Amino acid sequence: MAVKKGPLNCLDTVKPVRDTLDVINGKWKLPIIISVSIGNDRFTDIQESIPGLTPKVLAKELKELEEHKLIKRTVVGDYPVKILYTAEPYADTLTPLIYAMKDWGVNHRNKVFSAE
Amino acid sequence: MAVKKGPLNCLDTVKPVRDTLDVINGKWKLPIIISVSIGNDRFTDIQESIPGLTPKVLAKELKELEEHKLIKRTVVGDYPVKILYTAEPYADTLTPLIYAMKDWGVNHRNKVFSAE
DNA sequence: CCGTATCCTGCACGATACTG
DNA sequence: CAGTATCGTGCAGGATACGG
Repeated sequence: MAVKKGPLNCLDTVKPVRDTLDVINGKWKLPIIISVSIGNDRFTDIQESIPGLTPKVLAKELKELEEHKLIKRTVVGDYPVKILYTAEPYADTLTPLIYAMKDWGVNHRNKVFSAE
Repeated sequence: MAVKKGPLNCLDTVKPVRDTLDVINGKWKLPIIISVSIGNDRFTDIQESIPGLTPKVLAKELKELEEHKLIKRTVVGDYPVKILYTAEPYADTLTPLIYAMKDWGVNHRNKVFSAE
């Protein structure tokens, strides 16, 4: 009766992690959030700040980030109109995550580099 | 001359984040690491601990995690042989990342829940 | 128990061109 | 400048079944 049977339960951790992945999954969302958070507020600036990012993909990702209330799209001025993208306060809650990722990436690159 | 031109540079952060994403990207890798780290060391236990995970996908992900030195596959015993999956020490370096993700996921679920 | 073998589907991502 | 329009591809992921 004291013997464990079946798999250990890891859902307490796995489920919230999957919730997070559902929001920030993919190659581009975090980079875009980083770029906008740092101050790039124009479509073209965001695109050019991230190598390999095409307008079609950027447009799609921005829409999804808007839906998740992470990024805000604002139209300013009359003629000509300007479109501004800014980070919502909610995006700031991702900062610990982003820095954890950055740190791990830096360390990982060092490890891979020194290993070969 | 003091006026900034072009996009602000965010590559110092974006590049390491992308390096990290290259390793842990996808729906299953982090959940699998969590499950193994918690003590699930048998193929079937890992599979059953993560709802929706099929054997084919698990086998593929385990191979990739092995290549990245995050998880170790060990054959023990003679007859019958046992296969054990264990977390490498290197997988522990992902702990801050995993907890950042877990925390954000918990908070996000609360936010979404209270919003509707 | 630990996988492999097929088969299948969608979509994430990419290249390129074009428009108000 | 801020996108949309097309077209194309690969692969992550899924369903199901089977094998040592």
